[in-house]
Amino acid sequence: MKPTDIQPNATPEYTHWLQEIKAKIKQAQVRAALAASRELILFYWDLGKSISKTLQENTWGNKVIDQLSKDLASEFPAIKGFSRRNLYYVKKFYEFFSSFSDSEVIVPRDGAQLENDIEPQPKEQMAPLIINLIGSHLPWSHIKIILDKVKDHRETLFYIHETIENGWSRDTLALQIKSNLYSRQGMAITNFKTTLPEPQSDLAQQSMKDPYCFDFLTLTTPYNERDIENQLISHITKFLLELGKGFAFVGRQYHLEVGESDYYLDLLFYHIKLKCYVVVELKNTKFIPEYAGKLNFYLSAVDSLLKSEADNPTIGILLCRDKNKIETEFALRDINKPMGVSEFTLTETLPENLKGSLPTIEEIESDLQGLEPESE
DNA sequence: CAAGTGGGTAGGAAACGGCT
DNA sequence: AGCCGTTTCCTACCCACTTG
Repeated sequence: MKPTDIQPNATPEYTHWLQEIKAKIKQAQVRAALAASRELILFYWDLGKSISKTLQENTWGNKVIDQLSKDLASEFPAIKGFSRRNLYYVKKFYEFFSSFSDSEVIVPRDGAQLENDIEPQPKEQMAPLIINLIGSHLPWSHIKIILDKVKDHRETLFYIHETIENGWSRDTLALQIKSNLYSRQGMAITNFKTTLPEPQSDLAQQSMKDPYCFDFLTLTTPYNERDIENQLISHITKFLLELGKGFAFVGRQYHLEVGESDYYLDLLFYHIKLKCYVVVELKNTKFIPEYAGKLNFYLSAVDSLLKSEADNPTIGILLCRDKNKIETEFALRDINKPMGVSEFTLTETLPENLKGSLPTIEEIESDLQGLEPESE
C-alpha cells in the first residue's frame, strides 16, 4: 500500500491530533465566540500551523485535509470555516506569513509610530507581529485575496498597510492589486524634490501614480479631452478612488480671471492631507514641454487668486497619453511650481461602422517606424 | 521510451446566504 | 444595496503509473 492510501482517520496519530484541535476550538469558542475577527485570525494562524506541521511530519497525504474538514464540520456544525477550501487557505496562511520576519514588518508607515503601538510580548509561541497587525485590522476575506494574488513580501506589506490606511473593501483591494498599484504608486515624474519642502515633497510624490488607470472609461474614437473629462466626472467615484486618498473635487472648467483674460482649469481638486489645491490638466496626446509652461501659469494664478495663508503651494498634475522620460524630466527642471506628469490609460472602442476597415495613415506610419532597424 | 491516463492539488469565477 | 464569509464548480497542472 502506498502511504497516501492510509485512511487518515484510522490512525491513532490522526485521532489524537483531531482531539487536540477540537480542544483548541472549544477553548477559542469560550474565549471569544470566534466571531471576533481578531480571535478568528489568531485561531486560523494556530490551526494553519498545526495543519502545516502535521502534514510535514506524517505521510498521510493531503487527503487529511478533506478528512479533517469532514470531522470538524460534523463535530462543530455551528461553526463555519472548516470547508476543504478554507482549510487550504488556513494552511497557506500560516505557511506564507510565517516566512515574514518581525523586522520586516515594521515598514515605515507615513509616521514611524508603529513600533510604539505594540508592547513587547513573550517571544516564544506568540504569533509574529504580522499576524497581530493583520488580526487587528483585516478581515479574513481580505487575507484570502492577498494569499491568492500577491506573492512578494514587500508587496504584501504594502497592500496590508494601504488597506488599513484607506479602509478598502475586499473588492477594492482586489481591484488595486489587479491594477498593480504597488508598482504605480509614487512613480510619476515630478519636480517636487526641488519645489516643495520636506516632508511635503515626499507626501506629494507618494500621492501620485504613473500610470493612472481610467479603464472604467469607454470612449468611442474619435474623442477629445472634453469627452474624457465628461466621463471622468460621470464616474466621479471611481475617478476619486483611482486618484487616491485625500482628493476632494472642487470643480471642472474652473474659471479664473487673470488681467483681461479668462482661463479655465480642466479639473480642480483640494488635497486634504497635503492641504493644497491640485490642478489637473488632461492632454489626450503625448507630453510636450509647452504643457508644463501653461500649467505653471495656471498654478501661479491659483496661488494668487485662490490659495489662502493656511494652504500649501498649489500642485499641478499633467495627465497625458504618453511621455518621454528624459524629455519630461528636462522640461520640469526649469519649472518653479510643483508639478508632476503621469500617463493614463483608458478603454477605447471603435465605432461600429469603422470596425474592420483599413488602418489609418498614422497607424501605418507608426507600424513602419516600429520596423525601422533601430537599436532598442 | 514516449504517450496516455487518472488521482490529487491549487486557484479563479461566480453564486449563495447572512448581515447591516 | 453593499459587504463579507463561504461554498460550488470549473480548469490547469503535476506526478506516478501504465500501456503501446
